[in-house]
Amino acid sequence: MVLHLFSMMSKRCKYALKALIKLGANYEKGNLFTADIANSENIPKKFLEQILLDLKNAGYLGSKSGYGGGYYLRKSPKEITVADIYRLFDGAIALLPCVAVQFYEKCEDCTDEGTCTMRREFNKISEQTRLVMQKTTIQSFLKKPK
Amino acid sequence: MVLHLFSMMSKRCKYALKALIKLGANYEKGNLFTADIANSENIPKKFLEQILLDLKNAGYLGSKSGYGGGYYLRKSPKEITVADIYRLFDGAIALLPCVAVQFYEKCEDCTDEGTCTMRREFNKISEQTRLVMQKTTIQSFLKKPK
DNA sequence: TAGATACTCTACTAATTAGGTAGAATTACT
DNA sequence: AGTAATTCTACCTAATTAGTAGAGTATCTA
Repeated sequence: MVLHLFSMMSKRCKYALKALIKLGANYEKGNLFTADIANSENIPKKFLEQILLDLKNAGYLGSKSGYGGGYYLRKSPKEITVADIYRLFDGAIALLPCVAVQFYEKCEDCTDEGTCTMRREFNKISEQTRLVMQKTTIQSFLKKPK
Repeated sequence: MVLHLFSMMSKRCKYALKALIKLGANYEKGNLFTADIANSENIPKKFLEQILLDLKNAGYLGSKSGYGGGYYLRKSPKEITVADIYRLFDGAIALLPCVAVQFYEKCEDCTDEGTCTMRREFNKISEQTRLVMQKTTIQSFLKKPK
């Protein structure tokens, strides 16, 4: 380690969430242009285009082409969790492949999963992260602070 | 996302923890050879050498060169947390740079941290992960299941 | 129906990181 | 002296990230 910030959310995922929050604030009030989201959120427009397309293909967004077009949220902000979006862009919510729920893979160096204490403890750790990410929704970001 | 496992612990970090657990089981009972740890944990020996050296330089291990040498744990297994080792090899325990405790960095696209709801919510998420990683120690891995 | 606007799709690229390998130097015991 | 083990530096390859570029398609307005 020299001095960097590994293992964080990718920018794709972060930008996706920011766009969803913006679109969530406009839920059931019409479309937003990619360009407007890009400007207000400081996201490179061509990069955002790809991300919005991914979100559309995954069913979160609808779109209209041409003049007066744009994107809109198809699901309620309450139904979209951070866990869903994270899994879509960044993959497993887990620190070891063998404790992932949606993207399970055996560890290459593991000889017995049943007795592996790495697996036991990291399952606990990843479980906590999953719980919080599952209960945090786009709606959570829209709430005013108390 | 095609189908990969991002954002997990690096192998460096995983191997470091496995080595610490092995050395922890031998705490205050003498040295272990790099070669023996590499064999029993299925870790490439030359790669493990670097990792053990990092752990030594960080103060977790002591070593003896030459015939009958090897590595031993300098701290109690109870005092070494997963959070410490993760930070040493993989950096920040946080999903956004702006919510990191030990490796804080401003997000480039952020205009006002005070009102940023991404920061507010991801701080909650990362806080949970940190808490669990801080209370999980090398000793936790050594305990038998109940 | 021409033109403007905005999404759609595919391909490419540069920088960084992960996960190692290689080999020489040093230390210490027998 | 020889052997066993750590120490240290340099290097390598493949994959991934964070974009950019540009052509194509759909849709509205004048």
